[in-house]
Order: sequence, then structure tokens, then C-alpha cells
Amino acid sequence: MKTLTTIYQRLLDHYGSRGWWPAETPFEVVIGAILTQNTNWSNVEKAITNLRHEEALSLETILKLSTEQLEKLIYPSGFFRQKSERLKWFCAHLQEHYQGNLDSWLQQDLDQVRSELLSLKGIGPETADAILLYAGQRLSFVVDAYTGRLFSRLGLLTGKEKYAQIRSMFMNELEPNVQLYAEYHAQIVIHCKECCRKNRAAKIVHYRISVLTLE
DNA sequence: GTCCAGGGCCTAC
DNA sequence: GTAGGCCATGGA
Repeated sequence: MKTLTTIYQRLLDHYGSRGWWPAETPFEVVIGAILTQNTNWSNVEKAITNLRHEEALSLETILKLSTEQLEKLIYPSGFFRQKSERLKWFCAHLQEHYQGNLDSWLQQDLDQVRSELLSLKGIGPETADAILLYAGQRLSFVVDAYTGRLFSRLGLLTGKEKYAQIRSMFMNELEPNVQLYAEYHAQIVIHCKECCRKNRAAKIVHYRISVLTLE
């Protein structure tokens, strides 16, 4: 039995399917992926609610809004100056090179799209992979801080691996299935949040709850 | 009051 | 190539 698959099954059995990403459209996934950088999702929700209320969850509106207006709407998500720029840069690129058609961009050659995403200021590996996987339904595993901490705690990582190494570990072992990748990342986040909620002070220790104990 | 969240960039060594 | 500082709000 493959270890990563076993852990996934135990998480899924325990928490149930989460059906990530929490967004109504692929474009909204992009917005959320940028806004959630180093930020609690509850704060992102406030920002997205503001954007939705102003009908600003579209490429056209975000490009049309002034920087000050956009900053004000996304203010609750923190780092609002950086993030407003990042949103505008992304939208400008999408408009200029793909006439605003997100899907036509994301369905191109995977390595090429990923490199192009990473070339944009403010789009790092995690944000790029979240966009590829959840907005584009492309086979690109998302690694976040939780992933490193949890799998280090489980003894499958040392804690010194870089992003690319962790991503490769998952992509080499898991079957190539977009829904599996999507659900696995969701399960990791849900599990780690739950562990933090139960005991913030000792979150590392509590990552290894009974459902994950490997026999 | 303190800690930290579903990162990423820039600058020093 | 990498460690450290910086960005900012809001909930626990």
C-alpha cells in the first residue's frame, strides 16, 4: 500500500469530501488564490464579499477600478497594497495575451502555462499550482505550509525539502487524477486547521491525530 | 497584548 | 542559494 494514498484515504474517511476550491468560477479561484497568500481564509471571504457586492469579481471591473478603489474592497484580506497590484497585474496579462479568456490560457501546455504564471510578479509556486489545479483542472499538486509541517510530523519529510521536491513526491506517487489532487490538498488544509483549532499552542504535536497514525 | 494565517518579493551575505 | 525583513487585517 502506498503511504500517501493511505493517508489520503484516512483523511477522506474522517473529514468527508470537501469539494474544493470554495469559488463559483475559475476567475474567482484566481482572486481567492492571490488574496489568501499568508492570510486566514475568513479574511479573504470578507474581501470577496466586498468584491461580489460591487460586482468586481470580473476581469473587466478589476481593470476598470482605480488602485485605491480595489485596495478598499480587498482591505480585510490584509497586504491590500501588494494584493491589489497583483490582481491588476494578473488581469492585465490575461487581457493582453489571452483577450481575457482564462480557460484558453490554462489549457495550454502545462509546463509552459506554469512558467508563465510564475513569471508574473506576485504569483509564486503555490498560487500558480492552485490556479492550475482549481481554476484550470490541470494536474498540478498544490503544496502549502501545512503540507510541509504535516508530512514532516508524519516522518515522510525532513522539513528541509523545497517546494519542488515536495510537489514531486506527491506527483510521483499519486495516480494522475485531478480530482484526487484537488481533494488531497483540501483534506490537508482541513485537517491542519482542525488540529490548530483544537490546540493552537501545540499544533505541531497535534498534527498526528489518531486517524493518521500509520500502522 | 501576542500570535499567526491556504506566500512571495527583495536585499544582504 | 539562502536567511531575514517586510507586507497588514482580524480572530483566537
